[in-house]
Amino acid sequence: MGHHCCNKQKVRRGLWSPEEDEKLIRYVTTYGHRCWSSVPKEAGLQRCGKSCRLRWINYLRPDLKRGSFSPQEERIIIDVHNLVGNRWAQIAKHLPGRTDNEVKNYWNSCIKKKLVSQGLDPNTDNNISLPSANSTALMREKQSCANNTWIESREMRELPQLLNQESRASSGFAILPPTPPILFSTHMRAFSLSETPLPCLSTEKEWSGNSLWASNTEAADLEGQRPLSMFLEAADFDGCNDTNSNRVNNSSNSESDLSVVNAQSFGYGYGCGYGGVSPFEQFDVDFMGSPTVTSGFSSQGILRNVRSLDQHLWGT
DNA sequence: AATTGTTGCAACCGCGACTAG
DNA sequence: ACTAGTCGCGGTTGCAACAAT
Repeated sequence: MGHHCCNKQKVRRGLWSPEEDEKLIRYVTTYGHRCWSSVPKEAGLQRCGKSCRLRWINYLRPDLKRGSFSPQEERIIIDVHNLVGNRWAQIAKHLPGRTDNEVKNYWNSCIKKKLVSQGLDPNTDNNISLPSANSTALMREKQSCANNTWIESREMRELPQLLNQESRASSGFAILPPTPPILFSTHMRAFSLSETPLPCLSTEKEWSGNSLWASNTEAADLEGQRPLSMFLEAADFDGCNDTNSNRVNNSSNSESDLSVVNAQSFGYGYGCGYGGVSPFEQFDVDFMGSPTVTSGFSSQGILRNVRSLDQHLWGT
């Protein structure tokens, strides 16, 4: 049937030439794209608006991250896919600079095969031979939430609980039981390979005006851009080995009893390491009043800090 | 070196949702 | 309430590059 926007005129199809790219970039960066259907005409392109939009979103946008996916990104894709299924746009929202198309292609070409070769069901990330009643319950839950707002409204609030409903032991990732203390922003969840649980998440306290937490929320609370704020006792970093051979134990950062680690990134983080990969390596970790340290922390160190924090704040 | 098979990814297609008139 | 235009999404296709024979 062809696109509504282009079946009247003759349009070019197939791969974009560098000249076409240049025209589109020049036009969009100058005038924006209020209406894609008018872009090709005004930009002097013999393409349909839809094709222009796709080319811009998937390839020409300046904020795109090129190159291969990191292990962290891969893990995020697997985990979010496990929750929402083939909703690539939703998954891509958790991966700044990645497009839904890219995520979809990566899933189909790499992750799917990898999971199958590991004996995992790519649809659930669970062991194929061990379907659980809870998985079925979760699937029903997912299906009943067909609209796109679900991930924002339900997943963010109830992600930990949903995760806990689904046994992931067979995939080697144990989901942690929810515990009272809070730590991370809504876009985060915490679980570990086989280690002691980290707290599950909620942001109520963090964003409720509690001065302790509010004092460290300078970054804009943008959708998907919430800062990760943690209060950790600096002393706990001493001697903390980082799995990526970086160490975050700078005693010069230990000026106060309670240092602030303000990790501002895209707001999706992992409470504990995946397969030995440091959990926060994707964040720029900035010790307040100190030079920025880009690094990660060991799972053990984070756990100790979290426990310490919990003790400090909640007496648990 | 030539042919065939495989892979990764850019682009297309069709549908549903949304919106303005 | 209805319609047409547009947008956004997920599934699919086509093809270039690479690997295997």
